Amino acid sequence: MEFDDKLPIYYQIKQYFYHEIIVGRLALGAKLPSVRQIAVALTVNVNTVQRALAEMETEKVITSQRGKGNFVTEDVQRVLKLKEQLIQVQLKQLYEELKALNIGDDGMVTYLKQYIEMRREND
Amino acid sequence: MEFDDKLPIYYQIKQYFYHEIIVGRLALGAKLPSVRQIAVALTVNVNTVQRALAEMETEKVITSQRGKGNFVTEDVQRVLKLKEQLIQVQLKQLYEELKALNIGDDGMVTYLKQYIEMRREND
DNA sequence: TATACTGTAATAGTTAACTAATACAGTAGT
DNA sequence: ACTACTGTATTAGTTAACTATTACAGTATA
Repeated sequence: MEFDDKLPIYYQIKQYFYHEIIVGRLALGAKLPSVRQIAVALTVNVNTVQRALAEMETEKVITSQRGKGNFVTEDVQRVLKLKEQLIQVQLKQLYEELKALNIGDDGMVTYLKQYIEMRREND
Repeated sequence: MEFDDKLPIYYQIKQYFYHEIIVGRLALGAKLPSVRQIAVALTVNVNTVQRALAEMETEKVITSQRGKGNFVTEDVQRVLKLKEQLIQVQLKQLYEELKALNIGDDGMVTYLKQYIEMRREND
């Protein structure tokens, strides 16, 4: 896994698992790999993984059970809400950034369409 | 100015001035406030400002002149290119994030339009 | 009950970003 | 020349994120 050195690793790990959960590669109630397995797989320290999972539990997306493992919540609403949150954050960021560059509402849509088209070609 | 504690301050300062330049509030060839003035205005240390400006000079968006000040480049192309870069970065981020959430090309555009509409209402 | 998994906690050390303070160097107006 | 601006450099100290290591605590299974 590649990390952006401008953002905390624990934060990026959290985001990564959130994606996995939302997309369904980690189903509701599914068991996550052990903290030690994750640490090895991502070549980071156990403590860093722990910090990411701790935040995920605070946000009630996973539940930790000592001796057993970490499990994705069974609450579908929680996951759906999480998905909407992530999307909103991204849209907000794009919107404010482009607005700060004096790009109007129509311009944003046009830019996005152009970008999508450009990606389609380069595949 | 408000800083995102997840990103380095010097980086956010750089981004801030890039916006000011692109939008034209800092014209081509214009003189920036002195590093000490900026530091006071943003309530950060002079060294942090210095680091931001140093990167801006490396990227040839400004030129520093000892004893005189920092000046925006006269090169229009440089600024236009910078603007495109910033836009691309944002579009890429949105695209990859939404793609990671299993949202297709059409979905992205729809989401953005919805978001823009939502912002229009809350103003 | 021993063994091997789990999560969790604590300690110590490293690094990057940032602050604070001081000093130095170039420019300009008096 | 003096003064007051500029940018630049250096040193020292703080903090957050991260690593490394060790230990502890709960669970499951042979």
